[in-house]
Amino acid sequence: MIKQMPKAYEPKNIEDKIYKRWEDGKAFAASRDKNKKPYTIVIPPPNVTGQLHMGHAFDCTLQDILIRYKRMSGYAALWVPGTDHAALATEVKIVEQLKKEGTSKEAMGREKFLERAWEWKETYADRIISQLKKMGSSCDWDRLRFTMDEGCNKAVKAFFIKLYNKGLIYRGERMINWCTNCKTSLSDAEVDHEEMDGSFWHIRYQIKDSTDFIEIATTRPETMLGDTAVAVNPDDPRYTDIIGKTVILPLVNREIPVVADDYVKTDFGTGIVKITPAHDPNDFEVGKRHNLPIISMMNDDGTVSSQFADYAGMDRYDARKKIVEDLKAGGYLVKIETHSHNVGTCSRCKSVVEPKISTQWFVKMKPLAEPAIEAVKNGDTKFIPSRFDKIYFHWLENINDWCISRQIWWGHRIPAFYCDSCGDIIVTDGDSAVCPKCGKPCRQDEDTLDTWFSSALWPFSTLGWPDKTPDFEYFYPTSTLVTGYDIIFFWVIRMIFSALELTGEVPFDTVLIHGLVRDEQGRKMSKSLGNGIDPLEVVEDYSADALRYMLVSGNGAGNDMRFDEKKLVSAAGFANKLWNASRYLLMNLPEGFTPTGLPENLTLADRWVISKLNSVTKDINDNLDKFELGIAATNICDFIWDIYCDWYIEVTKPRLQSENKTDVLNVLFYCLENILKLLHPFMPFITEEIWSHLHDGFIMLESYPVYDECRNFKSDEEQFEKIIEGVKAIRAKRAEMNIPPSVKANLFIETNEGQLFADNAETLMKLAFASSVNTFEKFDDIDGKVTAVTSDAKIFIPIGDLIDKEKEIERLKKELAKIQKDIDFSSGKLSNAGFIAKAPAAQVEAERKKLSEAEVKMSKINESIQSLSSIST
RNA sequence: GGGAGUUUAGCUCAGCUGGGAGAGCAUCUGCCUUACAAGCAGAGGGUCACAGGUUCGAGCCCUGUAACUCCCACCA
Repeated sequence: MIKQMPKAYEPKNIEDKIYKRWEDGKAFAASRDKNKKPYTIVIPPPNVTGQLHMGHAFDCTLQDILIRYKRMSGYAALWVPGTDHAALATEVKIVEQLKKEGTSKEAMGREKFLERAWEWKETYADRIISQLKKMGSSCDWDRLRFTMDEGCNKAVKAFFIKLYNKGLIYRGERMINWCTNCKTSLSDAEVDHEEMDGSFWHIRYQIKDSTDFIEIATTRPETMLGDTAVAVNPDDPRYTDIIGKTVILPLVNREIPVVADDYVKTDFGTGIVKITPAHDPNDFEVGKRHNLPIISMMNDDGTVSSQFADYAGMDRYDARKKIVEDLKAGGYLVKIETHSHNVGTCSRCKSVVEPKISTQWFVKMKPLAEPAIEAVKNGDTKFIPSRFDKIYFHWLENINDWCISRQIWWGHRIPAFYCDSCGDIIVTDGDSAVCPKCGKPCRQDEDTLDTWFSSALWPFSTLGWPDKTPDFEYFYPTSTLVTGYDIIFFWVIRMIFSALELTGEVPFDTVLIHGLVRDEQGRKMSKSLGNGIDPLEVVEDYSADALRYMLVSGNGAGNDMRFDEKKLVSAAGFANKLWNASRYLLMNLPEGFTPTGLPENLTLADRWVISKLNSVTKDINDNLDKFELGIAATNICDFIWDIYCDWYIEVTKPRLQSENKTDVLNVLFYCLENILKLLHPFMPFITEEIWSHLHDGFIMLESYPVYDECRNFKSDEEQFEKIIEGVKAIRAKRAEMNIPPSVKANLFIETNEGQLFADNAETLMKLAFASSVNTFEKFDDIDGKVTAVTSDAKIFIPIGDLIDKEKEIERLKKELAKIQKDIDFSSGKLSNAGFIAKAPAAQVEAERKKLSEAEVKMSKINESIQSLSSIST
């Protein structure tokens, strides 16, 4: 039943109401329909560390556009929602909160801490979900998941056990990144490198049984406590004589050897390097090659270990100061240079990361990386845009083993148990284990897994894996993954290799990469800058539709975009335009109007708009299929605004005044229905709301329009465009002369298309402010008239005294010059033998047509100039 | 040290496989033409960073240069 629309659109009330209708109507539910093809997206699960930011809004807008498009296009479209426990990130937040409350996780104990963490999770997950809903996300909420829910836990254990049994997960003592603040190990990907201003301390070590000294340079003097050698390059002539000698480490008086190793660069520093195998990855390697002892000088919290009495318990930076002072006092400090260098920092708490030897769990990456590289090389998974291939390959080709154990509590506990009697390791999915050798109960590993260990499984753990559930069978592999380029390393790569290992298939065929949303000055939005813009506030101020439209329009895949308030204003303006255009049609519908589809008898303008709609429908589908969402959004906006509103509605106004207006109402109705459907994925709320005034049922479950050859009226399009050209020419003339629309004029049109112009006289009268339309094959009485020329017509407008003859001639001459340029260009091209010979025939033909049209136009203008000149004033 | 991206109208950015440079905002002019003044009509404004090259034809492809941005990397 058709219902009239209120004058103003109020998104604030309507959006929530619409969303509730969708939910109540189960409109987002995906069903496993054998007659449909599945289309699946799993959401990049937002961290439960806080609320959604503009980046999430961007991400979920793109996903929602795709899923709505596919759903309307007849796919069984499933969008799986969920959230991520974000192990360390969340734990850091909770620890901060506890600190404010004057307590700590240690004081609380593991169990209580985890209770607290779950409370936190509930709060933030709920908040995130309601934010996703505000954005209009059409997720299947019955399939809502969490990375630490029962199913994901099961998948994590299955993954761990499988890789362990294959020897791809191992426990070992290795050099890892250690955060002294979070007191946990970190993977390489969790370490940020920052350029920092530091110093280069030059220190003398005395050669044993000699008065000679050698000079080393270091950026971390405190680590000298753990030195077990110094190294020089074997080919460095300066130092060949000291290789094999012993030097005495100042302050600790340890005797350490001078070793020769290629690792040492001769042209950097002093050419002599202190070797601290326990605190530097390179030194660790050197140590291994030369069988050096490993002496750790630091505790887990970054304080100096107890064996160094003078510094024991001091923070590493305090110890640095004291050691430098002591070196100076002892005459060992040669000089201090300023030196800026890269320092690793914890991506969560920003404190400086220390390389450290530690026993941790690792995933052996090489065997997993190879198939993952292959899968992208052979096109099983495609990145859009494809330039991200390189980042992907580079990272996988240079990958180190992945440290997966974390010394934190919030996360999946490592499913490994130790027998304290015989030292056996038992890996099992059970909650406890008994040693198979000695029968004693075992102790579970205290550590938890890296958060990415569980998110790596997200595309299939959310569909039921490791069980072969019906959902897994039907919806897996998923179709498109939408994510920012900033998490390719963390996440996308890990999903691909773990999917290949566990399911034997790639987890998705396409990865649509988007950029960051920056602030209006182009800066990254961040907490510390305080320049973040809350998407919910934008929704409140403008509407979710406007925000979505702003985010998607005018942005190419993979590029960063700038948040722009002005773009929001115009997006909201577009919504308003659509609202009014729709309301206008409804206002004109007679009581009890029932749409009957396109009528038998179509006018030229009808066929023009139908054909235009048909071709824009094709463009939009094509662009959506190519993931050119921004271009598709522009396509539909341009059609609605320029074609439908500015031309077609205006053209039909006179017909709406007439008695027999059923046909035109049906055409307008048809266009509106299609417009709403085409726009729906981009602006779901307003289109659904308008639809509710036209029909029962949801537009979101209607079929997406597709191109139909039967609605392609190319020649009618061209005919009508001749009228448009005429209207534009007349308007331009009148505007130049400042003639208000209220002053109507008789038109005298000299043309070979007399019938066409006569038939469309109504349009000319309405849009070109004509009082009458008169057509002639030849028109001579041009005295006191201004001329508007198109490629098919010479239009004379009598404007009496308003027209200045000399000025008009000048104007025509200007126009002539323009056309002359066109003619020169075209004829130049056509007289180019190369062009004729090598350009496609259609191109040449088009050029010929252009030239002849321009020539006709020129002769018409010339005639006008002559006639005008001959008139005596 | 390696790699990537960007450079187009005053501003923010589109421009898909090479065929006469586009949008929004801003500016100027005129209009309250009975959906919308958050609107309509018209206008101005660009050696597409620079230099070469390929081509009948280059914003687009190739080479180089410059500026800005980002990512990766264990020079102590």
